[in-house]
Amino acid sequence: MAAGTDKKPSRIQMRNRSLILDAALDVFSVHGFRGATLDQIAEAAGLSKPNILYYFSGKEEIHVTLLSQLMETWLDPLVEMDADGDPMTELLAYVQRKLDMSRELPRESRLFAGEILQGAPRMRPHLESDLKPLFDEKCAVIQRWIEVGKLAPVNPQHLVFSIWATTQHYADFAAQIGVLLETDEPAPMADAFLRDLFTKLLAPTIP
Amino acid sequence: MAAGTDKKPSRIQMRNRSLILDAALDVFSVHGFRGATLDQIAEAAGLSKPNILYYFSGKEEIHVTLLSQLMETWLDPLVEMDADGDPMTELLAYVQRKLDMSRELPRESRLFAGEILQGAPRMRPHLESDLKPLFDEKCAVIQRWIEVGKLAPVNPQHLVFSIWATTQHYADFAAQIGVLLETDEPAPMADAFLRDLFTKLLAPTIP
DNA sequence: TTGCTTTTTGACCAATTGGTAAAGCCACGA
DNA sequence: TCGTGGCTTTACCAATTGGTCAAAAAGCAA
Repeated sequence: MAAGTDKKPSRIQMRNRSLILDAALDVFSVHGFRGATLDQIAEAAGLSKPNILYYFSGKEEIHVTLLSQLMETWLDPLVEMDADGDPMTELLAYVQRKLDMSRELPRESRLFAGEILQGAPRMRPHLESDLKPLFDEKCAVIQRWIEVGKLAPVNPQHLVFSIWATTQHYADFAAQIGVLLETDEPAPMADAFLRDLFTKLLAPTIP
Repeated sequence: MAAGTDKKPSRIQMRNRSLILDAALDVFSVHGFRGATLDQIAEAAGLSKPNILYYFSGKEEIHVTLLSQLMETWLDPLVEMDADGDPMTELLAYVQRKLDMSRELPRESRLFAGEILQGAPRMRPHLESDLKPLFDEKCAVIQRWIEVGKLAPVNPQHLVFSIWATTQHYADFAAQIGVLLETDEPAPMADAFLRDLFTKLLAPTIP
């Protein structure tokens, strides 16, 4: 039986599929889709190339699977932002979660960045169907928070962009940061800086 | 005579080399080094592949040439930040220059981002010899501005990171932004937002 | 053990890749 | 007119690439 059919996957299938996906994440996140080779993935996974193709129909399916799985993880911190919570607390917690994710899942961050950098050829549908509605909803929430006077008036869309940019920067540009910072613990520094940055931006002036 | 020797380049050499570099920028900025092919570059340049290799010794030399040229352009806005100017004015002007560059040279921004994303395999020497000293010098300038009370106390290094992240984001993640913003003129919005962001961060509280 | 399915592999393939060699083209000065 | 030197192309190559196939090996239930 081919591994692609929709039977319940065996234990060995589970193990090998996740071995392959983990190896592919290593390779794709560094070289991008075109730059990655099945041989690299096979070697990183400790499996033969035909064996890889026994579990996935081709290079593209591996990449797409990876991106699909990533999308959930990636949106989760924003999903958790609670419209009924305290605005400033919620937004700062969101920043912190994104920052934590940059540190815990740098490969995923780079995979995502690389895909967007290339024009999102394989991810655009996901962006439109999953990210866009969530983005619009949360921007509306932020807008309401502003109108109620709980936040300083800022453009919600560009606020979210700036949160993404500043937090993901620590994963995506790690190579550059590694050259510029001799001290190898930018973690608490970055935390404090970004908290300060967004606190000052968002603190309402008239209480 | 081979085109690589150090004679003064002819008019046709100038033209073809810049044709090639422009085409290569198109291709490398989208696909990265490994994902780009000489055939793509050749077609984009309107030249034959062997003709490309008449002007450059190989794929790698094209890429390296591109990165070297980019480095100057890339550092320029930071070089212009004047230690003797008004701190807030200088920093906001730096942000604006970086933002302008994101809009005028998005391919270069993506080429740079892609190279860093891959661990800066070909650019690390440039980062260490060119960027690092400049970065340290300008961070020291900012630190002095803070100590004189002209700026609020923030970590200069992470301040610079946040400026890079927020400005380059508009070029590097343009595909994502294009999906999320139906209005296709984020330009003035982004300008105003970032000016607000960094003004609030940096305004000294005790005048 | 037997018999069946699932998993793995070695051999192979056509297409693409970066790169080369040599011959041809094209001014342009003598 | 003929060279001569820079420029361009045609033909080609070895290595790598994504992918196939049939057969072997490994599980595993009876």
